[in-house]
Amino acid sequence: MVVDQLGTQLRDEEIDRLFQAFADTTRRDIVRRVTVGEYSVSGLAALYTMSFAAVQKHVAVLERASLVAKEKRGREQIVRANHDGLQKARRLLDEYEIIWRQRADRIADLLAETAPAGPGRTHENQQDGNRKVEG
Amino acid sequence: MVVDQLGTQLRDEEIDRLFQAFADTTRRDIVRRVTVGEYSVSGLAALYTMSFAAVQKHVAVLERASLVAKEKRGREQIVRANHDGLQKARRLLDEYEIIWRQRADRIADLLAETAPAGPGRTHENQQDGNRKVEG
DNA sequence: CTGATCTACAACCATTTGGTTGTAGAATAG
DNA sequence: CTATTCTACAACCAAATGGTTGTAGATCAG
Repeated sequence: MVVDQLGTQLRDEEIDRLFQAFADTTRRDIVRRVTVGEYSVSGLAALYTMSFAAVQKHVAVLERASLVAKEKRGREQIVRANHDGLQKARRLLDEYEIIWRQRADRIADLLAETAPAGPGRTHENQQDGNRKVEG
Repeated sequence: MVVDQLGTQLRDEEIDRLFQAFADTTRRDIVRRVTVGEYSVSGLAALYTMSFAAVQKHVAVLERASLVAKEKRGREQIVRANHDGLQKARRLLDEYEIIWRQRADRIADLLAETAPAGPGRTHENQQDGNRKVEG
């Protein structure tokens, strides 16, 4: 997205990882579990029909997305929720919501104008001349 | 996922698709674009370095996730934002936020108690005997 | 010490994803 | 009518995902 100069790059990948992590029912369930209670990796694995290694991988995905952190305790690894990731995702969706509302306001403004001879269509085509693209 | 009985099934897949759709920078950019302005598929494709077909696929992913809808106009296909999907995603993350806050409250309550001889650790292990999983 | 448990990680496999090119149909422009 | 534009879709490919089994190192129980 627009990678205008710098800085967005890493953040984009970070956001990709965040939403990717949420895009799996098992992982969402794990996040919910470890938010409420305390679970070791094997404690989590016992909850699902899949193998221990599979759950281990899911936890790893959540960890890379900063949604979860592991803490060693004896021979166990305790998985705990990391609220930062969740907040980031929420804030991002909130931004989209804000953009949406701004757009609604703009349209309301247009409709509220004294009908300046123009056609009814919103008429905001592309041809925006934005610098760059990249995703 | 555990698919306890019924009902959650479709919703889970729907949510999977939602977050999956957001887990790509180009797609997030498309959502932002079509929220603000009006774009045909080729109008969008012109913004990115990838091929037309690639952008077409991204739009299709967003469409399956109910984040976007296409409307035929002459030989063009106008892509417009569908706010419902965005709202669903937001509401879901809000639920997680609520769970998190409830947990924080619970812990605050525990700390506020008159120190009932228990150890300092929160001590909420699994062994919860929770009925099923999905909620 | 011995055995059981918890974890990490490698290797493998099937499917999905994100991209490409190419072909073909519909609508518009001249 | 012909040429161009916009779209749809198939076929293909490399890489990532989500799962498996197997092996091996740490830690705890007896």
